[in-house]
Amino acid sequence: MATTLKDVARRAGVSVASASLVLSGKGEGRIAESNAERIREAAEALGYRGNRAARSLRQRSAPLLGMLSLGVATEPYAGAMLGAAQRTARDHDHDLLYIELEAEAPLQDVEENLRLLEEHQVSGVIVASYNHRRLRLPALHTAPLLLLDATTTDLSVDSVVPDEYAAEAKVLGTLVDAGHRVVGWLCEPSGGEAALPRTAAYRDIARDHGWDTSPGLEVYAATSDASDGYAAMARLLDTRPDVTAVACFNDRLAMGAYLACFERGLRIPDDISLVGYDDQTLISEALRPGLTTVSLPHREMGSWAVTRLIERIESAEALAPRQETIIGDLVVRGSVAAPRTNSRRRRTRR
Amino acid sequence: MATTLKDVARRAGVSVASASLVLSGKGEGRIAESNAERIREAAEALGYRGNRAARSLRQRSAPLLGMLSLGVATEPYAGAMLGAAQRTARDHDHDLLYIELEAEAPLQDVEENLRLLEEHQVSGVIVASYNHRRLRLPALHTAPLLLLDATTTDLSVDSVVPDEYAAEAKVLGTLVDAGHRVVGWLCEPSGGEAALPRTAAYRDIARDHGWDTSPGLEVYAATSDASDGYAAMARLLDTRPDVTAVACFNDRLAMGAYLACFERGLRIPDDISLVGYDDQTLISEALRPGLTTVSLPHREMGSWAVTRLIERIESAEALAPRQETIIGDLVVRGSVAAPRTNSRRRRTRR
DNA sequence: CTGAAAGCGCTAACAT
DNA sequence: ATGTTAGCGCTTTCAG
Repeated sequence: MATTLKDVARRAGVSVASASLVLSGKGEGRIAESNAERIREAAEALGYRGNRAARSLRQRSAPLLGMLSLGVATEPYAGAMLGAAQRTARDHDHDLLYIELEAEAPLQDVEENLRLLEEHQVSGVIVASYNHRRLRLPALHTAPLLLLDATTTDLSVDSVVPDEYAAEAKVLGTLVDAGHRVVGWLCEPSGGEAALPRTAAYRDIARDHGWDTSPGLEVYAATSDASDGYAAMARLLDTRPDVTAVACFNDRLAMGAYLACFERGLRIPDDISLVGYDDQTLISEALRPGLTTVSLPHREMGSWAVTRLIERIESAEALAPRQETIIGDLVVRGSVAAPRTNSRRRRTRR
Repeated sequence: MATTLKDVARRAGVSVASASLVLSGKGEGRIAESNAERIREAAEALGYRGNRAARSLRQRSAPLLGMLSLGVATEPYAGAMLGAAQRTARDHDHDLLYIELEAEAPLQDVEENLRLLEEHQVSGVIVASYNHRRLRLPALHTAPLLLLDATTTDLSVDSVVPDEYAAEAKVLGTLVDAGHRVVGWLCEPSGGEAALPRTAAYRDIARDHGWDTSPGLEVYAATSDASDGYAAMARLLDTRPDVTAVACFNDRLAMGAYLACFERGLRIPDDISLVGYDDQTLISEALRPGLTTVSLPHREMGSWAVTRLIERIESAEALAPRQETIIGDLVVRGSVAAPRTNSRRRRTRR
C-alpha cells in the first residue's frame, strides 16, 4: 500500500490541503514555513510519491503526450527521433505514451488509437511518420495534434518536416565549390516527397552554375537499395564516362555507387567525387573515404515537435498553425575533391 | 466536456452501475439483454470513451507498462525493439509509457525515473539497454521489473538477452559446411558481453572441426567500425594469405573486410568467404554479394519481455525468475562458398 | 494561514 | 436484474 497525501498530512500534523499545497509548490506564502518544512520532511520520510491517476482525474488533464507512430519503428533512425521527443517532453515535465502502428495502418485504426490516447487524458498528440509522407487524418480529435515528419492537406495542423530542397542544395554546394561541372544525379524513381525536391535542387543548381545538362546525367535506380545504386551507377559510368562527380539521392545508393567505382578502379575522390544524403552513419562513416552527405534532422524534428505541441497546449489564445521545415547539417567527409584536370580519367587499376 | 458514464446511463435510462458493468464486459448474464443493448447504443451515440485516470484510481492499478530505455534510442535497431514491445503490449491490452535516459545514466536517475513510472501506477517496468550490458539497478522498486537486452547480478529478476554463443556457432556452421579449415576471426577488442561468447564459439568450433589454430588467425580491430575492420583485415591478409574464410565480429567490421578484399582484388566468395553478425540490413543487404550473417533477435526480445512481464503481473503465485536467451536467425546471402581448391589463390585483379 | 468538504469518473460491495 | 452508495487520492474553493 503506497503512502498517500493523507499519510503525509497526518505525520506532519496538518490537513491534506496544506500538504497538497506545499508539495505541489503552490504553498509559497500561504503556508507557514515551519509547517511547510514539516510536510516536506514527512513526505521524504514516508517516500511519498503521489498518484498521477488521482491528480489527472481531479484536474481533468494530464501532463501526458501521445506519440502515435506510423511505421517509424522500422526505420533505423526511429530511436533518435523518439528519444529526442521523450527527452524534450521530460524537460517540460511531460511524459510520453507511445503507440506504434504500421505505416499503412487504415484510417480507422489511427482514429481508434487516437481515441485510446484521449482516454488516457493526453493533452496533445504527435503523429509521427517518415519521409514526410502525406497522411490522411481522421476528422475528429479533441486534443491538439501535430505531425512529425509528415504532412496532411489540412493546413490548420502544425507539422515539421525536413527541408529537402535546402539540404540537397547544401551538399551540392560542395560540388560547386570544388569546381565540378559534369555532375550526375543518381536518384530513386519514386517521385515521392523526398525525391521531388532533391531533384529540383539538383536541376536548379545545375542551371544556375552552368553545369552540363545534356542527356544521360540523370539516372534512376530501380529502388533506393545499394545494389540498385550499384547497377544504376554502372549505367551512368558507361553512358557518361566524363562525369567528374555524382550526387546520390541517399547514402544507400551512394554505397552502391562506391562499389561500382571500386569495381572499375575509379578512386574516390581523386577520379570521381560522390555525395549522399541522410547521413546514415553505418554507411557514411564506414565507407572509405567517408561519404560527404547531409543529415536528416531527426533529433531536431522530434524535439521541435514536442516543444511546439506543449506551447500550443499551454497557450491561452489560439496559435496560428505552423508548417515548420528544418534543414539538416552538412557532414563533410572525404568523398569530394576538385575534378581531375586531364581530360581522360585513367581507367586502369592502381 | 467529454461524455461520462453518467451521461450514458441517463440516456439509456439505467444506473451508472449497470452501464459500467455492460461496457466493461462484465454484465454477461447480470444485465438484461434489452438494457445492455440500450446502454451500448447510448455509448455509441454519445461517443463515450471512458476515463483511464478514474478507472486506475479506483482499481489502484493500470494496464500500463513502463519502458525505461538506457541509451537504446541511439542504436539503429531501437525502433524495432520498442515497436515490437509496444505492439505486444497492445495485444495484451496494455499501454506503454516510454522514458529514454542516457546509456550511462547514474543509478540515481534510474531510480528517480522508476519512481516516476510508479506514480503513473504502471503495473510493471521493462528496463531496456543494448549489447546485453551488465546493469546496476536501484534496490527499491515496487512493480515487477524485467531487463531487456541487459543483465544484472541479481538473479531474481527476469531478463532476456541474445544467445551470442549459439548464434555465432550458427554462422560459423556455414563455413564448416562449406569445408573451410583456415578461418580467420576478425574481432573487436572490448572483451564485452558480446565479444567473449562469440570468440568462445569461434575457438570451440575451430577445435571441434580441426581448423587451423596456428597464430595470426585471430586479429583485433581497434574499434568495431568499418574503417578499423578494413585495417585489421588488411593485416590479417598480409599475415595469413592462406585464409579461405574470415568470420567477423559484426557486420560493420565485415564491411571493412569487404573493402580490404576489393582493394586486393580478392573476390567474395570465390577467393574468400566472409560472414558477419547482427544483420544490419543497411550493410548486409547492401554489400555485393550480400553478407551471410545472423540477426540479433530484437523484435523477439521486445515481444518476449512484454509477454513475460504481463505473465508475471497477472500470475497469482510468485513465478520463478527466468533468464531467457534467444538465438538470432541465420541469414544466408552470397558471401560464403567452398574454399578454392588450388593452393595458391590468384592474387591479380580481374 | 489553515482545515473542512466537495467532487473529478469510475468500480464494486451491498441492498433491493 | 438493477440501483444505491461509498470511496480510490487528489486539488480547490470556501470558511474561519
